[in-house]
Amino acid sequence: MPDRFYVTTPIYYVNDAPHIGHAYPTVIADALARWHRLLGDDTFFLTGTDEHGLKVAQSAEAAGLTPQAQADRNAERFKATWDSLDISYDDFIRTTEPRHYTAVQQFLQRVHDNGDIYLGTYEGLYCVSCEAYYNEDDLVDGNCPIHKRPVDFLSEENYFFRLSKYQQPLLDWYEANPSAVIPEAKRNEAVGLIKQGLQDISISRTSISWGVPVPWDEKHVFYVWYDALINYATAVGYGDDRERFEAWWPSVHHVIGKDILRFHCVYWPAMLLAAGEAPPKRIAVHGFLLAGGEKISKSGLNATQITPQSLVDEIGVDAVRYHLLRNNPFGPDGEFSFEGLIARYNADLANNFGNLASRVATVVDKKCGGVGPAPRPDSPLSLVAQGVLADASAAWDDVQPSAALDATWRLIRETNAYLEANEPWKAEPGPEVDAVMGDALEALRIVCVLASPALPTATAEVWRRIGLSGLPSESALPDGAAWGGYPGGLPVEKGTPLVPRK
RNA sequence: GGCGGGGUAGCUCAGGUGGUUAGAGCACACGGCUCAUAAUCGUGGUGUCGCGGGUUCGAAUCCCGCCCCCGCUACCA
Repeated sequence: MPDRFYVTTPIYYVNDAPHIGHAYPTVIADALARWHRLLGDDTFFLTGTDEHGLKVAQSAEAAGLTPQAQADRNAERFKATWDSLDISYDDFIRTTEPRHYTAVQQFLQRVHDNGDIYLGTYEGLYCVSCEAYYNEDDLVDGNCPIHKRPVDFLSEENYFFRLSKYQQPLLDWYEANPSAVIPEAKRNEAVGLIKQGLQDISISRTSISWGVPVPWDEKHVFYVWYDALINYATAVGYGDDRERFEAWWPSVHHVIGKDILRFHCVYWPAMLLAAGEAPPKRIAVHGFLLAGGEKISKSGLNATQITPQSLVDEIGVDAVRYHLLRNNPFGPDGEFSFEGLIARYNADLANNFGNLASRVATVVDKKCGGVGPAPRPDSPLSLVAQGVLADASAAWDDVQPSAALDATWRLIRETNAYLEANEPWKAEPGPEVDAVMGDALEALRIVCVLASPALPTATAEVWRRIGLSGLPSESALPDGAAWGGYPGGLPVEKGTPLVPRK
């Protein structure tokens, strides 16, 4: 019985245009999904868009569109961006879909039935122009920070979720599941939030209508965040197909940014407990990509103008994916720059990976008649490959793609050094040269398998050029990366440089 | 203010249950090779391991104090 691996990205707010900050967790989740498919796990990969809420309604109005029409348009933009990045999602959920209304209503009805939702009063300082509440701290000279005009003290009838009741259960859950939230620094942050004391939270609004209606009181719609979180349950059949839901839940791995840590690491597990479901298996929290020290986001004059698609057009899908995965450790904030992208592309992809493929193909052509020989079982590279597989596996398991790729590239470097040490281009054709080149081809084959989650296109091409059929992604780990898989006797094609230097 | 994370080679970072000359990749310099995409291979660091004390035969690694950066959170017990 294979393991199940259900991985999610955040659902992106349709108000935004897709930028690098969206591509980052999406590529990571995609690579994780691809890695787990290699492992033979039953894998389900979800992404999507968050389409409710005041901001969507407002910007739609400003654009002269209905909220739904605007959401339709922007959801397509996300899909197009993900297509250009080879994102292998299994489902793209949109929170305006009927299946999601069903799931949200059932989920929250369940929480309501359990007595954890009650009617209360939300009071606050309200700006009519913004149609939003502010804290006193947010005000500038007592005025709305955006419109610079006085705010009104307003009270609104809201439904509240009894979050306070889950303080101890959450702490117990964190205690029992020490690696539920990774990296550890983020887990500490979540535990810290809980220990500071949890207050009940408002989960409905009557002042807007662009949302999921509260089933027991149609004057209200659910506040956008609580509807959004439930998407992860919707997509695997919550409220529709209990059997399917139970097949995937709770084997769910959320990949999120630190800005939504509170929602995912505090509110969401509590809501699940309140609904009688298990909290997520794992929540992996990454930092921000920064451009010149500033967060990459929709607003602001920074690398945002460089859209993921324009980068793909400029340098290729594999290069963008590789850079996002490899350049920064998962967890802390990291810098993103075009210069860094080019530098890494040249160093790792062109000079090492691409060039290794080229030199191997040429020597096989010249010294082995263009037919790839089999590796020898006792090659020194065999031990390297074994260590690399172990290290890469552990790193993917810890959601550390940069470490996983660093380990994988060790095999490339060692293979280059192995060729230098043996200088097959100087030797006469014969068993000795065949052995060396067989080893190099086998190393290349293993690299293709291990790097395929990051570089689906380039690894498939090398795979084909060294005469293998199918795709590297169709391998099954760990056997697929065990030494000796290259059969020998296959035609090896030279081809033009696969990853030309920039 | 509280909590958490961090301050290690020019850059990005590993290490950190104390123990031979502190590591990797990139960048840089020199040398080799010329199969390969001026790629590759080898060699090269007098780095105050943030600062000051302390424990120890011995500390980047443990303890105390301090400084700086980042995040969360609070303005109150």
